[in-house]
Amino acid sequence: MNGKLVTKLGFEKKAVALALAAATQRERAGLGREEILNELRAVQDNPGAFLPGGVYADLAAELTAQRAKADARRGAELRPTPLPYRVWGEDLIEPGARQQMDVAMVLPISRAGALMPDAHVGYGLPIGGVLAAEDAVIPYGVGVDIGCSMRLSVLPLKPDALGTDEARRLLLKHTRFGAGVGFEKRDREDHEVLHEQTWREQPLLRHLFDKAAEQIGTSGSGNHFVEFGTLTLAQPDLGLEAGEYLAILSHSGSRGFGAQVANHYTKVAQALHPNLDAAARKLAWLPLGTEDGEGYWQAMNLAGRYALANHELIHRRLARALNVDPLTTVSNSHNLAWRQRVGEHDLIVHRKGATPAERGQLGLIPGSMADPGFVVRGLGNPDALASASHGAGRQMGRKAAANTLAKKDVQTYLRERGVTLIGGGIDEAPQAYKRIEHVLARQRDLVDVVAQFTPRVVRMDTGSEDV
DNA sequence: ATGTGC
Repeated sequence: MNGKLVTKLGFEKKAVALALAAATQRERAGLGREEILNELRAVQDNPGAFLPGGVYADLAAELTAQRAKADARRGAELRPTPLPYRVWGEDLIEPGARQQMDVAMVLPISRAGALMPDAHVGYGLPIGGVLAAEDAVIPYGVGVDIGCSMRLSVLPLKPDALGTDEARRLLLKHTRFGAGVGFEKRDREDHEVLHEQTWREQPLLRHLFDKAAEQIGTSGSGNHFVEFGTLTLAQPDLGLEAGEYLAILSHSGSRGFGAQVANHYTKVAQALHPNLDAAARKLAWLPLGTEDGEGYWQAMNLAGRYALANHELIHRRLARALNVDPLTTVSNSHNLAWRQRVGEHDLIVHRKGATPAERGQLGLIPGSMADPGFVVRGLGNPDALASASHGAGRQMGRKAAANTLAKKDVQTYLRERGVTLIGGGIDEAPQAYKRIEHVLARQRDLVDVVAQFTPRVVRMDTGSEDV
């Protein structure tokens, strides 16, 4: 046996030496050249069968590794040009967000996408980005705050039934804000999501359970809020008569638990695609049907349910303190991936800061700490992959807001609208956001407005610089 | 967004 014959069979690099070593052993065992070449061909055809042991085990391992690498390279090949996608409210969207969406649309797994009118630059996929992929899920297509969501409770009370001071007292007593913040042990509440079997099905989830149990019912930081306000229904809907109601609106996510799931699986995804072009590196994906892909899918959905449970506990505490049961509730996740029919295909639709808006589906689109939010009903527009904006969207980054906006102007803005703010930072100033009326006007073919929520007493985390 | 590390 010689190297030439082995190379001719198609072995490369380290596999040549390993094939020769194995062939030498077989010659010593008395096999002829043709028999050995046939054995080598068999290893080539199905290296997996030779992995468990024997003369060809090392060769089989090397071939398997070489093929995995080649697959990763092939899978990482980007399209020469982005797939086409529709943009809503192009005049409201900075070029950087378009560029990020263009990168998403050259991924080999991408099939369709859309950009919502509140879009702005994010990490990986832009905020306001919707991306449909085939048989794969992108951790940063969902984002760090997996399951970030909205919830509205409409209470059987007139708006003036709750005074400002009492509203402040209730928010201070029953909500918790801040990075790393949990509920004190004696105030911790239980929720069925904490009893799911899922927590025991992955070491990562087992590890994160205690943190999740400690933080359930809390709100975190950044743009998260809990507020009392007035829900105005111009006509009967949501099973309610037209009129004004006291209501609770919250924006919250999956806290430290979801963040750690996101960070863990992003690292896994990037390790799976070592040759992915630098521009697309943050959009590294996990193939579904693999242990990693299914692991993320399971953890992501648990984080989604956990985030909704956070809202439920927040609303339950406040409604109990007021001694009422909500007349109705509306909620939706806006950072998550769903299995969804897109044309002829079953795809994975990522919404990173986008409201699901299937025909008839209710959703919540907040404005800002001092601007109205809206209950909307989806129109199921297929070009938007049945989505809408998740809010007004930033028109200014956090640093830019802190550098250019004056506290005094934010205070004036709040006073003019009769909004009382607890916490809140200059980086969350209403002026740092696009005008919600403009954003809604750009998506009339995505959602109908059902009702308006006007904030009155708002609690947020204390920002970099308080208002 | 998180709460600590390229």
